[in-house]
Amino acid sequence: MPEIAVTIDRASPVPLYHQLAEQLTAAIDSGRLKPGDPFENELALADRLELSRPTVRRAIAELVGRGLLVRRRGVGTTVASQVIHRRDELTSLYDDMVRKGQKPRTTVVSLDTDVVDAVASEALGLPADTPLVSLVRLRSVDDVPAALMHNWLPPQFADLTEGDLADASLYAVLRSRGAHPVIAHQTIGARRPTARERKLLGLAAGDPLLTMSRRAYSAKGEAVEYGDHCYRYDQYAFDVTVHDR
Amino acid sequence: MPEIAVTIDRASPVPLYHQLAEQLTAAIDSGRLKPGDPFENELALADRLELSRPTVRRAIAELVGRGLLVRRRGVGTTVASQVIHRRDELTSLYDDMVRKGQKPRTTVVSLDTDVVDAVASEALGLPADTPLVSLVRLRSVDDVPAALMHNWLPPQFADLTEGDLADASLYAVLRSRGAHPVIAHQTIGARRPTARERKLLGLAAGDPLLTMSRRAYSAKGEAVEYGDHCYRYDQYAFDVTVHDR
DNA sequence: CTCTTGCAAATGTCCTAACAAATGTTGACA
DNA sequence: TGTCAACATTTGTTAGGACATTTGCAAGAG
Repeated sequence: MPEIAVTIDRASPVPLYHQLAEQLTAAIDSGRLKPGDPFENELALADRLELSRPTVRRAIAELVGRGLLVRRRGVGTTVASQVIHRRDELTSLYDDMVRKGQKPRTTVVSLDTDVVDAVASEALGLPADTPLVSLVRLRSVDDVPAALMHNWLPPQFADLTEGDLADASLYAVLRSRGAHPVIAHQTIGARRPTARERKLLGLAAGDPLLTMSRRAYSAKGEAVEYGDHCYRYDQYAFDVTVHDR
Repeated sequence: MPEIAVTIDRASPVPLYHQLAEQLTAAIDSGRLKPGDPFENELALADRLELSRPTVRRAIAELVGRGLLVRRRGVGTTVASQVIHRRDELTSLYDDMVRKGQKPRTTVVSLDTDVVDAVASEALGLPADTPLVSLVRLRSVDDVPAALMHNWLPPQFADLTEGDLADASLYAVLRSRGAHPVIAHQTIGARRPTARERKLLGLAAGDPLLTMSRRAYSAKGEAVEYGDHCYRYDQYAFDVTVHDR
C-alpha cells in the first residue's frame, strides 16, 4: 500500500477536505495510484495527515462520488477502474477544439433589445409580451463558420453592448453581472436548415443541421437564458457520459 | 415556515439520515413544500426531531445533491424551483413516447455472428480481428420507422437469437446474461443519410439524420456494447440536463 | 479435512462540541 | 436622512469519540 504524499495547508481558505480530495485525485489521475490498488485506510490516513476521520471521510466520499474510488465495508477502499473515471458531463466538439489549441472566433450578428418572442418568453418563464434581449452570434473556427447561436435574455440585460460580448463568453458576461446559471436543460436534435442559416453557415444543398436548444437556470430557479443554436454537422458533436444507477 | 411532519424510527435498520431524506423528498414531491418556500433551518429541525445536526445536514445534503433544495450560507435553505427537480439524466423522445403510452415496435433486420469490424472492435477495446456479433434493428412507432440501430457485441454473445430480442430490450437481454452496463459514453451528431438508411427509415430527399454512437461499460470497465444509431429527425430528440459546479 | 466460531480490521452511523464565514438587519452616529 | 459598524442568524468546517456492521481470515471443534 503506497503512501501518497499529501501536504495540507491549514492557513489556506480552501477547506481541508477539499485540499485532500484534490491531491488524491491528482495521485490517481497521474497514475501514482493505479486501478485496483488498495487505498490507505481512513484511520491510518487521518493519523498520518493529522486530520480528523470525518475530514478524511469527506475527501474520500468526494472521490467515490466521482467514481474514482470504490469503498467496501469490512474490506477497504480501492482505486476504481479507468474507464469509469468520468462524471456525468456534457461537452461539445467546440470544447475539444479549444482544448486542442484551435481558436474559435465569435462575431455578433445582431443584438436587439425589446424583442417580443412568445416561445422564448415561455421558455424563460416570463409573460409572453415581455421585451427580451435577442442576441445572434456566429462562431467560426479557422474562418469556417461552425455555429449560429440565437440567445434570448431577460430584460435586466437590456444594457448589454456588443463590446461586452467581444472577448468574453456569454456565460462569463452573465456571471459577471450576478446571474449564475447552475443547471441547464438541453434538447439536441437535427433538422433541415432555413435559407438564411444555409447562407450564414455556408452549407451545401442537402446538408443537415445539428440543433441544440437550452434553458439555463440560476440556483434560485430563475431562468437566466434561453438559447436556440444551430451547428454545422461536420464541425460539431455532443459528448455525453451517462451513469446507470 | 411549515413544519413538516416526520417520524423517525430508531429501531429500523435504515439510517436515520436516509429516513429523514426520504420523508423530506416526499414532502416536496407531494407539494406540501412548494418551490420558493423557506426550509426549516438545520438547528430547529435537529432540535425538533431530536437528531444531531450532522445527521440533519446529511439528509439535507442528499436533497441538495438532487437539486431539490438550495442552501445559502447566512440566509437559509429554500425549496428549489420545479424545473431544477431533475438530476443529470439523458432521456430520449423514445422514452417520452413510451411514457405517454405509445408502443414502439422493434424488428430485427439482421443478426450476424463472426463479423469483423475494426471500428467496432476498437470501440470495444478488443483486437481488430475479433469476431463480433452484429445486430441491426429497426424501431417503428405507429408503423412509422423512427430509428435504425446497429449494435456490436463481444463474442460471448454469439449464441444470441432473434427470439431473445423479440420482446425484451437489448439492455435487458445483456443484463440477464450478467453483463451490467453502468456507464456509457455517447456522441450525438447529425449527417446525411445513406441510400439504404433513407429507404429503411422512409426519408424524403434532403431529410437529415440524427445520429448517436454509444460505448457502454460494466462496473469492471469492460466494454459491453458499441452502438451506432440513426434517428429520424422528426421523431427523435435527446434531452440532457447539465449541472454546473 | 471440513465446518464453524471468533477475532481483527475496515467502513458505516451517530453524537456532542466548537468555531468560521456569509448575509441581512438594526441601530448609532454624522 | 443616509451610511456604516455591530449583531443575530444561518450554513460551512473541523474535531474527537462511541458503537454498529460487514468482511476476511485463522484457529479450533467435529
